[in-house]
Amino acid sequence: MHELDERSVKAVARGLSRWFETNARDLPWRRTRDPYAIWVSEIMLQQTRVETVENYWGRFLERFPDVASLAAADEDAVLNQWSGLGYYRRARLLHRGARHVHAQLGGALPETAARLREIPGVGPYTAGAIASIAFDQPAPLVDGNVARVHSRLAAIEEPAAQDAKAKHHWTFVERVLGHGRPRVLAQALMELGATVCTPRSPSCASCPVRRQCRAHASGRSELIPAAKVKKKSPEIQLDGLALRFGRRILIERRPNEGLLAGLWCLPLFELGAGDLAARREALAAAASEAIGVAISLDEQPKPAVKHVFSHRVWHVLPWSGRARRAVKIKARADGRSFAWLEADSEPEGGVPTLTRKLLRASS
DNA sequence: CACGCGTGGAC
DNA sequence: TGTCCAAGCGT
Repeated sequence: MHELDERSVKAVARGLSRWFETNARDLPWRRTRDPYAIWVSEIMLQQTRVETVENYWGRFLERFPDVASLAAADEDAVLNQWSGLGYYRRARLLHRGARHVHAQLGGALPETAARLREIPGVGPYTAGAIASIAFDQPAPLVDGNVARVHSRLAAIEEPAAQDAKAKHHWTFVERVLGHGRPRVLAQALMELGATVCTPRSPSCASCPVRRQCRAHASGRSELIPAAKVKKKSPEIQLDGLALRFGRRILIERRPNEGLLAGLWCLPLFELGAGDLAARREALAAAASEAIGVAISLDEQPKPAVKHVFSHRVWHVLPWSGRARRAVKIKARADGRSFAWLEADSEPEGGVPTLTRKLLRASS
């Protein structure tokens, strides 16, 4: 493997620019040049599909239209807007980032990748993305799309060298950005990866840079990048409790660390996988102890809810029960706490999809 | 540096 | 069905 020569890089840049003019998708965040709005889009787009982000970006900006409003917001309000989007740490870091920009930088995003990199939640990719897209700076950026596009163009076969962190991708992008408008070229590289140079079944016949592509020349486009070794997610059995008192239902704020950190869920218990009668008895005891109130449980749970995370699978049995009296709510040191949720109302903080599934299953 | 961290869509 | 993943970051 050796790098593309300067003539090829220039041809790639020209081909991408021309192609992007007529083939760019009309995405909402491409209609603004507000660096804050672009920043929000880049955080939302991390590991998340465009179609999903389209459902969140506009509402988020209506609720938090600028750095000042986001910086002034409660973290719970931010998590509430993020509910269902996943990878909730992004929301916390974005919030912290807004406070950083507001307090340290007078509310204006810096224009260089190095300074952007100092903002919480802004890593090497996002710094390059904001600098190039919002400020038209020749700052390189490499995401999964760009790494794949370059790996195919240069016929990079070594798996480690295909990774987005590999230095040669960044060098390549820097060279490309030198041959036109960084704002256009940066987006064009990613757009090509997202719509033409796709992981599976790339549309090489309609690729604007196929004449510069070594993988295409050797018929190896579908073999690059190499398949990753995935390891199996552990699966665990949990018991979830929909505890009601009158028209209210008890929700629990999860610990500050780990999966669904700080989000509102139904109380969950890991009691092993015994038979139903044993689990019912164990749950009644564990829940009474944890919540501090006597509980009467239904005889049977609802059908198990399966929830697949990025790296594990939960099977949750939704039990319904009634509290004999209203429990006193108090926060614990690890951030956990309980709250009574009125029927048909929403928690004020973050609500993961699992919570909605369990509420639906146990209603 | 390998891992933890959500979700829903495509095939 | 399961499998793979999508514009990464922080630790």
